[in-house]
Amino acid sequence: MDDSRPADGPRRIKSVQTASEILAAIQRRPDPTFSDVCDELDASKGTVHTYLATLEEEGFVAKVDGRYRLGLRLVTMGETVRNETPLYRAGQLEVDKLADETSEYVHLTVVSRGKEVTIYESRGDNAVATDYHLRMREAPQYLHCTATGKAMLGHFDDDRVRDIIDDQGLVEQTDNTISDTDRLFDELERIRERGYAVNDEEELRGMRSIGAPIRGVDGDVCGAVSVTAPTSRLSGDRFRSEIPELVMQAANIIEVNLETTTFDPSR
Amino acid sequence: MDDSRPADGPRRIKSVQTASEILAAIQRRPDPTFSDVCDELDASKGTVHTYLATLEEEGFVAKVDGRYRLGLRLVTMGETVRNETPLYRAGQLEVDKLADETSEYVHLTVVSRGKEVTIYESRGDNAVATDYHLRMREAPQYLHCTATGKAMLGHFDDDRVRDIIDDQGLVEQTDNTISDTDRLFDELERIRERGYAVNDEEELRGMRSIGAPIRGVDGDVCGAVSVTAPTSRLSGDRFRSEIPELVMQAANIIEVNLETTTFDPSR
DNA sequence: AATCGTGTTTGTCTTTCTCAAACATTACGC
DNA sequence: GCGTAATGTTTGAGAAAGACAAACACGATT
Repeated sequence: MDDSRPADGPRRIKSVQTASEILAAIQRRPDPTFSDVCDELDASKGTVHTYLATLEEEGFVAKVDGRYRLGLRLVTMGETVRNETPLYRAGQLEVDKLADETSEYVHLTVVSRGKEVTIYESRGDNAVATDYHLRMREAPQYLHCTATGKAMLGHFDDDRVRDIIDDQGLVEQTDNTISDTDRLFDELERIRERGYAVNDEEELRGMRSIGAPIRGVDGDVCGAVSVTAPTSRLSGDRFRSEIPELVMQAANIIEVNLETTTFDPSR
Repeated sequence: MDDSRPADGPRRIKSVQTASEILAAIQRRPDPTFSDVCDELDASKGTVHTYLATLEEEGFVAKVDGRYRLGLRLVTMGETVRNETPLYRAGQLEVDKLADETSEYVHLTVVSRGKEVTIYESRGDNAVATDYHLRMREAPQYLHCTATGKAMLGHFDDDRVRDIIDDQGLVEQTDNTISDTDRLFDELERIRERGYAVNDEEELRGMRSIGAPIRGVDGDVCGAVSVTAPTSRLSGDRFRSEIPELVMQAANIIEVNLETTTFDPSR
């Protein structure tokens, strides 16, 4: 009856959770004013004020003429994360090369907490949907409707896939999105067989992608690479063999780089 | 006598400061274990543990086989910061173009809290010192010894420059670094006159750069762009006119983009 | 088998958050 | 130009949460 007790679980720092919510609120809103931020949180004005002052002092938030933004410290820290991801160092050049060869968008992604994050992107000369891709990188994306995501899911154990589906659901981003668990498992089977994944307007209408998984030194999938293009430019042979071939080659080369590159623990 | 009182100033959330310190500690150390993190903080093990668990849950920290890293949420948030910096959207293509034309490293930077942060970097085909530039982007850099930094300082008022010098000092990164206030002011005068700044091995031995300021719609400097190359490739006419010309052109075009592009507040 | 190192959990005291309300400051209407 | 509203900032004091230390678990190492 009395549910207002300590409610024991593992302990957390509530203030850190609150700060995290505030950052999320600022990220969500375009250019929030102080009261905009207050509206999104349920905490008193005074409290929010103290948090914002602290976050600003620490560089996580910046105030530009009366409005709040995320601070540049997030840029430098994000850079550190990328640089310390072996996949980034192993794959960057290859991704650039692939973008050059195809003239389209190329993405290098990793999985984190049931979604995927783009660790590096290269824009070929003809790449389209710049704005979409810009925004897309601001948040982790679903795995079930992208070529990279499906390529990676295809090489996880079924249990892990099931957990992800349970957590994230199979949100229909377009009419083509696979939103049925059984159909998704069939699709993953096919992906394993042929070695690459196809996203046929499942994420965004009018856009197709081809993605291939990248296995790390331990043999587990540690990321994926993909080429994305408008359907009109990604059809026929190019869709069925040329681009898949190039993507798988790139994935393969990145795997080799991963195995042969030493990532110095030196300062 | 009793100095251990509240010591009033503006209020801050201590837990957020602590969390920030923990993130800084993880960023500093290569791949810290739990006790590595404890060593860098003065807080009890139990406390640090609760913080790390919270930060991990929020995605700011990730635990990879027993060692801590900064989490991928920092990547997505950093991406948001870049995308919401008008200079990035206005300058990205131009920076790529300049890297193509020169085949060297090109940087687009902004000032924040007395230092500069690289908001975008493009690597030309011959660009050298990749590792240095990778690491450099992980932390804000001094303004007094880079071409971009000096280009921007040249267009701040003297008071602002003096404040920055007081805060940051004129650290000697190489033998060529300008570490004397008067000499720096003379240099800034020259920079204003000719419209671009030169970094002649002042940041890193063997490397020169040419940087030009970028003025925003309000007329104030909002960033800078630079080309960086080994001294052997950046001398003679190329150093004295060709590259400066290209850099100033790029800066100019970015300024025009800034004025003409509308940054939609739409979702 | 015992000790040491590393990481996790818990009881308790203390600090610090948080709220609400009062206080500034700027914008707005008339 | 004055009053009113809206927005942001500071403060006092109760309530909640953080911090420490010590105990606990688990492996590795001798």
